Amino acid sequence: MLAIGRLSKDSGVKIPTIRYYESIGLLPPPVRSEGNRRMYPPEAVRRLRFIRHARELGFEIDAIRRLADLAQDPAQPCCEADLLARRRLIEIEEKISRLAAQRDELVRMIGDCTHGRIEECRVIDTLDDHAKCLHARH
Amino acid sequence: MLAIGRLSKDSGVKIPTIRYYESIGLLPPPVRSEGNRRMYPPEAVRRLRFIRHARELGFEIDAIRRLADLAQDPAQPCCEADLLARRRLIEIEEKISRLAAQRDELVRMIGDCTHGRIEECRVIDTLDDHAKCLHARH
DNA sequence: GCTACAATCTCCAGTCACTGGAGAAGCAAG
DNA sequence: CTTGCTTCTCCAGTGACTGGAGATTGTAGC
Repeated sequence: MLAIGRLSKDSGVKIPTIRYYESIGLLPPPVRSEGNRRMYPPEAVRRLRFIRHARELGFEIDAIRRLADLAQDPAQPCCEADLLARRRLIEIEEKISRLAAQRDELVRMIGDCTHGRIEECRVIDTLDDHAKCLHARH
Repeated sequence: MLAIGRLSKDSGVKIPTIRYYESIGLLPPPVRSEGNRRMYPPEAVRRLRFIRHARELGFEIDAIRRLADLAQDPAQPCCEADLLARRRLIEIEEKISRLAAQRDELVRMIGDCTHGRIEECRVIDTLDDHAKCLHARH
């Protein structure tokens, strides 16, 4: 049985975050010691690492809840996990293309900047008039 | 003088958002009509469009506050605006590379997936064991 | 046993940039 | 004068934490 500090170190998840995950039902409430401290079984480390890894890939808590449930049940078909992953992938690709459009626009603004006064500043000027900007998705 | 609904339509910023911008001091409080309605001068449209455009490029409110102040004062040097834009550009590039790493990882997970049972699911399996994943920044 | 000090507890407020609902009041047209 | 639209203020919720206050509990050394 591990105390929360130990679990935190072993899993790489901060203590308040572990308590938060418990409060939203993502991590099952552990047993308590006599003095009311949370005492975790060793499997908790794995569960938390799973969660952390999924968070690092940008999955939302709800998706992770599903993914973690599926991981518990090895006989289930894997199509739902697959779907969740594909959905996340699409999200990522949309985000990247939005960011790429922003980047292109900023590069153009900065590149054009004459480093003089505001009145001739391309950065301010472009912000001021959307028409002066590539109508890219941003 | 424009009522808030008109300003909202002309600027493309929602009514509650306009009120929010006023509450945080990003948009100066307009005069009020006898019946306590906000009445905006025509310049408000431009200011709000400026803000909206900057938000679309992902600038934070604090940065926009500075940018909008600079735009008011055309005699100022443009280096600060330039710096703010460069900073945002760096942020974007970091975000893109983080997302690209996530994307690569997900593509690998999904591609490997045999579409069978969870026990052999590469998606779940990879989440379960970080060591099985490219140690890319994600 | 006593004293530090570390670890943990609960509760609550704050982050960021909105968003939307409730309930009241004002305003224009028919 | 009524109907319906717009606007008003206030407040709570979003997602996923994060951190502080103040109280307890546990542990190590003396």
